[in-house]
Amino acid sequence: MVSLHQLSLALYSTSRLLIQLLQNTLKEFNLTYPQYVTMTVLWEEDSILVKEIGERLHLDSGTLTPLLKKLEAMNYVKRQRGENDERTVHIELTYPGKSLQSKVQQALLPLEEILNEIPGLELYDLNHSLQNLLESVETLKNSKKE
Amino acid sequence: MVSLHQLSLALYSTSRLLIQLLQNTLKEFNLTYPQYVTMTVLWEEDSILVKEIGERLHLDSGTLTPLLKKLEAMNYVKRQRGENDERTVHIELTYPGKSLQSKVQQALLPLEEILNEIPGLELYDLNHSLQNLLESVETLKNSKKE
DNA sequence: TGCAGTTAAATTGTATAAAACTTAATTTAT
DNA sequence: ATAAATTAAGTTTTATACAATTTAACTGCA
Repeated sequence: MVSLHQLSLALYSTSRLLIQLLQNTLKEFNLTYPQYVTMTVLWEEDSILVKEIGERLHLDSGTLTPLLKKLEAMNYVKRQRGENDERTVHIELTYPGKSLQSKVQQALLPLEEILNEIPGLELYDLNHSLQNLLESVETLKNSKKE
Repeated sequence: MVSLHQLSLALYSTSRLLIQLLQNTLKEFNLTYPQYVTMTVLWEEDSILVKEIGERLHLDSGTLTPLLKKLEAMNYVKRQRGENDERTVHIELTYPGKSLQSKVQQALLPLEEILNEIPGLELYDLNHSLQNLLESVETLKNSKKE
């Protein structure tokens, strides 16, 4: 029997510790974890709206706005208000922002390998379970809104 | 194949969303999630040190000190400096702090049930994998310290 | 058409949490 | 007995999360 409390604490702790581990590496580039994941979204698809980044990461604009301004200050992204729709802000990678990708990936490689060698850990299943739970929680949250 | 990036994002997102869901309920009691887990530790074992709470939750004193002061201000806990060892602070539940337990558990029950009914989600396995990953990450972190 | 109400997107302000650093007390080794 | 190392908690600074606000765009209806 697994309680909500046990599960949430396991998620919370594991998430935080893994992120701390990643941040050890990321700090070479002056990136926090949320900043890094934001960059990964842009590396996958450049020039998207704040809202779209938020959807993919489940972060709201109140978190993203200051984060993106920070990335802009570091000259990794450019923020540009939409021409047709003045409410929106398009985020584009700068050249330094683009070339950061391979450097960061390179730096994370050792960790990547260690992770894959954890005995008895079925990463694929774990990832799958997390996605399943994530979707369920999302659905729950949305249903409560109405 | 699961990348470090995928896994960490799944953990980060799921953790955050589940906690948001919990906080919907917890806010009735004016508790944030970290405050709530701290209380759960005390409900399991009353009168322990800040350091011990930190070990169980993987939180450091920088997070716990202000949090515990908040709980003290709400009259849920009492903080008392150790007599033998002046460096330590013992945390004890107050009567309101103790009686909060059943109320909070009651309020979380509906969520608890919903969670257990998510189809295809093997909570037991998920929890087990998370514990395994958590331990590995912990070991890794400690090995890097030296 | 045009305007009132509604929805959408981002921002700002405030509170909370986390990381890095500091201070103080205790322990250990010599 | 004392200096060095360790341990515990607290402080400071930065980042993130959340709520409330602002501005823009859309919708429907007179």
